[in-house]
Amino acid sequence: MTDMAEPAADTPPFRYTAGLAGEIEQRWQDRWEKWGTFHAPNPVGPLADPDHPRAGAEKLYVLDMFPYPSGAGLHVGHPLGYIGTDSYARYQRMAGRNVLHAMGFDAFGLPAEQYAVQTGTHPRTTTEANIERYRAQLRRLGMGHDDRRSVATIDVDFYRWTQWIFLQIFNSWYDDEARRARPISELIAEFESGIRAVPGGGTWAELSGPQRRVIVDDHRLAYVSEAPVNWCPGLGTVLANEEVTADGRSDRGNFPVFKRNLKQWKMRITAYGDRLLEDLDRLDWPEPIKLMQRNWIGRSVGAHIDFPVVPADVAPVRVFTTRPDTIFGATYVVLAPEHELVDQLVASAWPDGTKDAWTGGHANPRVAVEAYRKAAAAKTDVERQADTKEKTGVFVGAYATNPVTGAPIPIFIADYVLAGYGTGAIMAVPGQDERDWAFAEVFDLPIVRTVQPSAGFDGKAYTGDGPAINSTAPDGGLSLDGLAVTEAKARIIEWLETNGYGQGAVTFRLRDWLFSRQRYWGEPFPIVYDEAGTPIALPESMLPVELPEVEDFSPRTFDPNDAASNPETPLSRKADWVEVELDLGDGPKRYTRETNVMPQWAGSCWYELRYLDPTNETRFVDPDNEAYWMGPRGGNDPGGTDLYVGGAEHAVLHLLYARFWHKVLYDLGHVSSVEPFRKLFNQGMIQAYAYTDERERYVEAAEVVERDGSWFHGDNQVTREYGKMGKSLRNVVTPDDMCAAYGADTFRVYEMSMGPLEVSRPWETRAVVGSYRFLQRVWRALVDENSGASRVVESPADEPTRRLLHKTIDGVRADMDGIRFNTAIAKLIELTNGLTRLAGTPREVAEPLVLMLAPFAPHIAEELWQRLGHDTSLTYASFPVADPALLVADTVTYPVQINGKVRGRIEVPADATEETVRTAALAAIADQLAGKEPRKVIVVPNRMISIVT
RNA sequence: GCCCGGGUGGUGGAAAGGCAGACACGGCCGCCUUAAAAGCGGCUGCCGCAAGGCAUGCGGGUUCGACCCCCGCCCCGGGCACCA
Repeated sequence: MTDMAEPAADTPPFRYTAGLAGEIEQRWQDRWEKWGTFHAPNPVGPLADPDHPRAGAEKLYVLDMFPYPSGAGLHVGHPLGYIGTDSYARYQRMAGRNVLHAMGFDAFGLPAEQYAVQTGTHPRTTTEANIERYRAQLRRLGMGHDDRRSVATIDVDFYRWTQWIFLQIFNSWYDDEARRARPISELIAEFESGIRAVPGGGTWAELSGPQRRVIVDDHRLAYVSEAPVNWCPGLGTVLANEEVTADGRSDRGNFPVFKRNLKQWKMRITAYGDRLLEDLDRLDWPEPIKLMQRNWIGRSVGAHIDFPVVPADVAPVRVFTTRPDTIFGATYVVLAPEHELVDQLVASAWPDGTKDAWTGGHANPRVAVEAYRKAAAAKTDVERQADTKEKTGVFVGAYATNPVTGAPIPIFIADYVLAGYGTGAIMAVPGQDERDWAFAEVFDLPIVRTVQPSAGFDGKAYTGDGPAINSTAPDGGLSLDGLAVTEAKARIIEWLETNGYGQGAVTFRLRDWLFSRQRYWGEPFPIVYDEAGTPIALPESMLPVELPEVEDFSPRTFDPNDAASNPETPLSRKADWVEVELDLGDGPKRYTRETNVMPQWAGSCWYELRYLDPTNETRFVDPDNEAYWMGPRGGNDPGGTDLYVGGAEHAVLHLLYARFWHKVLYDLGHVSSVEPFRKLFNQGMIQAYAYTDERERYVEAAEVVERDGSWFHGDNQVTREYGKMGKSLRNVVTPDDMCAAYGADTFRVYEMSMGPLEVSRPWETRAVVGSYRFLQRVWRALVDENSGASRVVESPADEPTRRLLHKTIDGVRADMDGIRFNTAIAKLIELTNGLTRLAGTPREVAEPLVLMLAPFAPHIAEELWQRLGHDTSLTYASFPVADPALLVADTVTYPVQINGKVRGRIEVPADATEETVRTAALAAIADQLAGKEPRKVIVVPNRMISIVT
């Protein structure tokens, strides 16, 4: 980087250079810190401050998605959103709001742990060092954060409340009638009093303690269950789905991953499916993100239908379908290979009528089912998905009865039916379902159309609407024929309910949330097990459960192909921690601690609440502080942060988990807001070019030059690719580089002026100089570069300059409110460019310009503000307001179009009548009409004149 | 395959249905300088000497007027993917 702005010896002594910028920036960052400039007053508690200039003002909570402090530090892409929120927050402070803007760290997580395993350095050491580095980098950028509110999820004072919230969730259940979570004690009270029927019948008093415990645990919102998870023996841990690659191996280490049933903690997020879906309508979020959440939740309306099976001692097969109207066309039933009824249903010999294709070539159904299950289990998820077109399955040798036709229909198992969705069983209707059609063709099963297809569906399933056909029961008691799909659905559900064959039902694609990890660097669970293995919640008084020190941070690893191995968590080896004697109210007893830790998402589920009251030792957040900063504003407003800015990569997981926790806290009365994030904004990504040489090695991107449309590294031509910034791609540019070369203000202005905040764009270092020149022009407009004297004059501005100023103020305000920072900066540049030809800059322009610049370039603005004679920070100075009288011009210039092309223009007084404008326009283009009479003349007031010939 | 979001100069991007290309980078010319850099000023969509013509992915349509609205394609980016 040889073109960095090194001031030459003959640079004017008072020019705004990177060196001067650095001095100014350091000075103001120190002052802001000393003065506590960005401290936002709370209504109550230690952060209350009645004397603050914004105490009692209208509040605004501006939030960033907090970062994971990685060892690599920040590159220029990371702060884009942070600069955006900081600019917005600074603007809103000047516009009179009490703005809360803070930054924390999502600091538990795998990279620090893996580094610890490799080097023996404690994850806390690494993580804290990284946090310090991030803090220094953010400070260097001039972030106006309230540093008293900075939290990290690894702080014991933070995670004790993460554990506390876990206990709230563990100790509650979802009341489907009330549609909200309630304390588990209320459930027990209802069972005791008989208000609520005890599952399985009988009375509560008749049940033993362990029996009661099973029923209660079945209701908890946090529960332990045996569930299929991604088990990676090579790493010794279970993995989240997103940590598994497309070919079924671990993202880190490339080890095989197996689906295993393991005892894990889960959270009953599915109970909130409906509310998570409905409340999206109350949020000011980008539609694509809402859509992704809707798809993820995947609500399907249909029916549960019970198909009696021929071995009458076996329970009926319950299926879920969205098309109960097509039941007359259900010619077979399919269960997921893992379905629990399969073992009971499977026959010992092939019954009469078994077609060859159904047996898979096996001698009897037991062998066939066994073989098919084995084959299905050996397939990775990806393999299962890869051959979605080739349908496989096997007949179990048993039949079900179609409840409406009374006909026996064969029961199959097939991997196109998923165990985890609906009931894990379907009624197959090949006439109206493409997958069932494909399966029916392979297995030679009957196809009955029950909806009249429109043209073009010969040889294909028809999934559209139309009148029902072939849908009359043999006894004539039920007929759907002629009904449209919607009516047919209603009619059949009524029939099913009347006759005891099923009922209307809603199913979600959303699954309960796997909440435990076999890792060290996470929040310990506040849970112990008694000698019976029952999980017991620790009382609040025993929080926090501190993460113990261990010698070995790594989970036990195994032969990568040893699918039968079992996880051994790092904490489980800490015997003197695991084994514990506690008095939980019934005398001292021995217990065993939970040795899993929480997933990295836990802390990010509620951190925005802790910013509100970071030092509170008695509550996770004081209700008055929460209500002030996040409470609903009436109407349909769900409350939450006023603005949440972050990347779209968190569209589903983080945002859904956080909404879920928040709703539980709301139900239990701990917060007044229904949603955590009222308005969401996805900033774009800063991407970069990377270059590879002929051997496909990356070369230093900064050294590549373009010649005649090709790129060269030295004399070698290289290939350009476009994507992320990364160390291995040798294309990283850091904010530190930019601050050294131009100063933080230039960097901030550049990032905000590159384009709309929500759009991804390529980084281009050589373009940064444009923002630098802009700030230099602003500086030069107010300060003489040679003498350092002020160039501000007290005489009034000339009329055009004054009008330009007020037009700028008006436009900039609108742009700031609309988060259109790029066009706001363009307007400020135009105003500045309009000042350069003046002999001196009038104060009436200089002051508003400096104030409008302050959100983007706060340091230079503070410095100039001080030079303008002010002795306090401009943080709480009023943002300029345009004079409406100066926004209307005296005259208007109209373009005159003939047949859609501009052929002339006229200038008329702003208050001219339409008739005057018309006459003037016709006069102006009379020669071009060549005497022809225009057919039509359209005058658009203040816009243009359109003439049609 | 399905569902979103996009395609505007050499580049990033501006344009309540109303003068397409604001602002910036780059490029060209000039000033300053012994010189270079920095800085400053001018020009810069394409074709054309010019008059003028052509231009917002492609093809239609609505409109006095379309980057913007409608229909059909093409391409790029993202999400989901046997969810019954």
